[in-house]
Amino acid sequence: MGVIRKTKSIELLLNEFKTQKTAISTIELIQRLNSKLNKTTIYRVLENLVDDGILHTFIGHDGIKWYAMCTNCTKSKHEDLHPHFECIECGEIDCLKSEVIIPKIQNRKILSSQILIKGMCEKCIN
Amino acid sequence: MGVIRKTKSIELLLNEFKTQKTAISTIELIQRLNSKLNKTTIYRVLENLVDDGILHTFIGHDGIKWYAMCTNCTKSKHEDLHPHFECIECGEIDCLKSEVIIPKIQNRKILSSQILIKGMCEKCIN
DNA sequence: TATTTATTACAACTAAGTTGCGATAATACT
DNA sequence: AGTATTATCGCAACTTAGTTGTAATAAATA
Repeated sequence: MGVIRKTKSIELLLNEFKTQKTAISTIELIQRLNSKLNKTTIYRVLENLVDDGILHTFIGHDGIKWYAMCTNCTKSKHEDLHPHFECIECGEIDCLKSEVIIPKIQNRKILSSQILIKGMCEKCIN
Repeated sequence: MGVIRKTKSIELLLNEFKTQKTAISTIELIQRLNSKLNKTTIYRVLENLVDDGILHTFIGHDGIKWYAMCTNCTKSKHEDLHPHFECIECGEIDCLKSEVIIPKIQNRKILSSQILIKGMCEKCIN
């Protein structure tokens, strides 16, 4: 449905993404904001922000949902089809600028792709 | 821990993957075998078969676990790092032979990747 | 300020997956 | 073959992520 009214919940949630550039999981957000927001609210606001092209969502390696800021999305089109990078050491996930080329496949129509790369991030590699 | 004894449960589960070449989700397997096997057994046997390099597992777009036969894996090394293709029409997921090249990223060490391509499969495109 | 209705909190629920443990059955041993 | 060992299984109870219904609250509008 998207965001219609400016509320404290939206402000609080967006603030988390402004102070942290990497992706944040729903459970992390619920833990951080548990004294201020109900988890149902968090789930619903996140969904609204995705509908508005402000956040994008993807599934981490363990099957839980993550959210991150969009850079070039609009309400009608999500452009954030970039790969995500998950550090096996610190667990942080961030968005990669670099595009991954999906080769065409005979007799199939490719519509989108989810790419999760696992490895060691800059901080943890040393 | 891997498989040590040959049991009816293992036979029943492997039989599902012999008669169907595409991936199967845990919930699908639980539904199919619910009169013959307990869900705990299914979860545990699947895990053992992954440890033995017989099956490989990955997360579908909705965050649930899928399993498919390995082609070139051993107990010590899983080689099945190929992309998976999920049809948005029929929901079927299969393994793709074609490799997707992940470009090197500065200051990061890439260890593995999960690639889920969504689109229309051969059957559903027509 | 009053009215409208989007948004929120709460409780109760669902669905996927896990854990502990006694019972069962595959394999090894004599 | 009969028995002992222990991997495996089934059951119940639990955990965890996420959803639904609804009454109360609070933005936006008139």
